Amino acid sequence: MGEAEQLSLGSRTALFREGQPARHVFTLMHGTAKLTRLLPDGREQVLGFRFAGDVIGYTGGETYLFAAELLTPATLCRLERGRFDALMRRLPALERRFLDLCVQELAATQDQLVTVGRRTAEARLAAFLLQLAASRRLRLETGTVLDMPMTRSDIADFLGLTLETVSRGFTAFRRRGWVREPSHNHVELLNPRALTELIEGAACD
Amino acid sequence: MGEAEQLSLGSRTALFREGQPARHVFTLMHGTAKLTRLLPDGREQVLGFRFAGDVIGYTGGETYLFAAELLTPATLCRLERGRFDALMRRLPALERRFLDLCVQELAATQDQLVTVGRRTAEARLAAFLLQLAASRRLRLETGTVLDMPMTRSDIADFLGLTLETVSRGFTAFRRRGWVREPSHNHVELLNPRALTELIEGAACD
DNA sequence: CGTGCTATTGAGAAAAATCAAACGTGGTGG
DNA sequence: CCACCACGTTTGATTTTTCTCAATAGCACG
Repeated sequence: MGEAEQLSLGSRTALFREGQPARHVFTLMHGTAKLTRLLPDGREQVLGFRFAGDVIGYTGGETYLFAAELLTPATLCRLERGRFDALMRRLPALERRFLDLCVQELAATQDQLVTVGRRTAEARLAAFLLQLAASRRLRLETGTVLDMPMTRSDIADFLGLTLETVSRGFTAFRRRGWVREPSHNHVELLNPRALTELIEGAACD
Repeated sequence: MGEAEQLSLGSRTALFREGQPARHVFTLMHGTAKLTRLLPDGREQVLGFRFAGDVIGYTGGETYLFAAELLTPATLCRLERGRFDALMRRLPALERRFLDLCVQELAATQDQLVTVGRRTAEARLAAFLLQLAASRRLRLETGTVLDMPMTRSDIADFLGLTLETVSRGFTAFRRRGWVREPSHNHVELLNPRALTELIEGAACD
């Protein structure tokens, strides 16, 4: 794909906003982004986070259905929508791949719906941390300490909570020795098992 | 598509369960179904409702990622997975159509995430009722009275609430004259505008 | 005409939000 | 280089929302 430009952008840059004409499809080469829906009163719902290797901004229609914002400095490939569509028409395998990708994203969003709709604050946070760990494993990154570039507020907007509740959750996990924060923007899961049990077994034991 | 069988099934029949091998793809010809994820403790999250014309049970992988259950007696077309895949391979247009469909479902699930994650109980209920009305409009059905075959408990499991909270919501809407329930399993939206405002403008006015 | 299910209503408890204050930390400019 | 400032975070007290538990009422079906 020699047709794509390469970009390097700073932290907190907006890739695009909800409702804008969908002019580009991006691939995140390095860095982290969040996808969000804005509410009329200014609050936002984070739909998900995206990491190195993820494709961002594919839409069936003419406009983006959500906003994308970088959480870290990042490098991306940017492909014009027209070229993307042409590529798609030319290569049925690509279309196939995007269908699979879309099914996967749908499943992930359904997971998130379960988490937000039916779990307690601490269980939501546990699910988020385990998700982070799993997505990192998928990217074959080594080491036990996770990058966590999102703020408490980002996490809260992802989990349908307030930032205070998220903060209290981290404090609780730290006190129980389930989690360690060796430095700003880094977490280590010391007891993933306990986090899993918090999610599955509703009660204590 | 002469390859599909036609089925007539009774209310509350399970089409398939979460985790089962995905042997069929269904098209709902008449009736209503709910798609659900089961939680370890027996509670469930409703992922969505499906109506006449909707395709149910397409999965990328080998197993269903959620369960599907009829809420009413229904007639369906059932196509074997192998035949479905063959059809897909033969007809690129079909693949294209399923990609669009998947993108749409993704957007709908993201909407639902916003509703469950960031709205009050009454706003969630309002969003649900307006969604019902919109989906009915898409199906070009006439009349102002909506079929609502789902129980309070189904609605609660969709909105991340309890059935009592849903019931109180209906009572409140009825008292305000926003909604009427002419008979069991039917609703009429007397003031859709008020419902919209409840969702958008957080406050009273 | 019961009987079982769904829905409503109420009272009290629990979870999370809100409001408020203080803390730490990294970055900036003097 | 240090002090200060802005921002994210933590923590606490209180309020609000929603859940839970419980009892009653309404309906459809047999």
